Amino acid sequence: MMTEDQLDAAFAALADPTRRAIVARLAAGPAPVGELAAPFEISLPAVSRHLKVLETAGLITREKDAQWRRCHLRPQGLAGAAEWIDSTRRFWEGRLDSLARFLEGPKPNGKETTHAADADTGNDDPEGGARG
Amino acid sequence: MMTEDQLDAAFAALADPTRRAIVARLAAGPAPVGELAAPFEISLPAVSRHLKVLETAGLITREKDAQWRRCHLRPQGLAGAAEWIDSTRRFWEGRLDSLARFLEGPKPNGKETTHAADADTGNDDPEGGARG
DNA sequence: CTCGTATTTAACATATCAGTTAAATACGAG
DNA sequence: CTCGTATTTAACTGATATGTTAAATACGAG
Repeated sequence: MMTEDQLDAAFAALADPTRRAIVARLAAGPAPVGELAAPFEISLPAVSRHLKVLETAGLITREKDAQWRRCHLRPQGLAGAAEWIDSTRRFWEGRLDSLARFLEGPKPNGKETTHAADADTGNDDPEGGARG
Repeated sequence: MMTEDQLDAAFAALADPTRRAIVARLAAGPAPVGELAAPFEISLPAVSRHLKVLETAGLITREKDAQWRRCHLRPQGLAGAAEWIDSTRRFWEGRLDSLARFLEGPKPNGKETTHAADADTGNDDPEGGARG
């Protein structure tokens, strides 16, 4: 099980598009820092720091090979983040009583504020329950 | 499909433990702001801001009900983040197939192998990189 | 209108983040 | 040792995030 701090670090690491690109690239196989940095316009020290963040977050490992540092994806790190999301989604889907109520009496109102223009799971929670 | 910006926002939102706790709680059913804030020691305005971050990230919606704002989980938001991670993991696992192929029929290349005897997925990247 | 409750906005302090350039370190080659 | 390549650390800067308190807004009730 992942600690809260590890989740903080993993999600924060994935919140940056450069780091996600690095992770995605590493999913195709290990690579040294210079190769990872090539696609980006930022400086090498900046990439180096991103890698440190990813390593600290447990998303990659670095192996020393002469003057190169070969970076590897660490799938367990991704798994930890994925597991948090999935368990939350499972919890949500487990709310069957809400679904049942929805099927029995579809909501008669329609006042959402921002998003929700595209609800495909039809879970607008018509009655709202589960208090306390 | 989620845009890069949406992924940035979703992961950044999930990087905060207070926000994750709110999301987890909302997975059990909708709740007004005051109720969501109760478990935390931070001020109400701070919670309000967390909710705004979650809403902007597409992870929750807010429905107006008299002077209350009932918050709902928006599972599609979580799904977007989960999908990015899962597709990356799938990509990684797909890579293992090519490793298997490589091990079955190695090419007569005279290249030295660093430490191929290495554990787990011993990745020498037989197919070359996806450069450019 | 005025009051009380629920929630947001404003204004501000502080901490962390991502990027930069310059210098330092690590290592193989000569 | 000295040089060239690969990468990190140091020092600094501007942008962003989080929290606080005080004031503003929204709404139902009298």
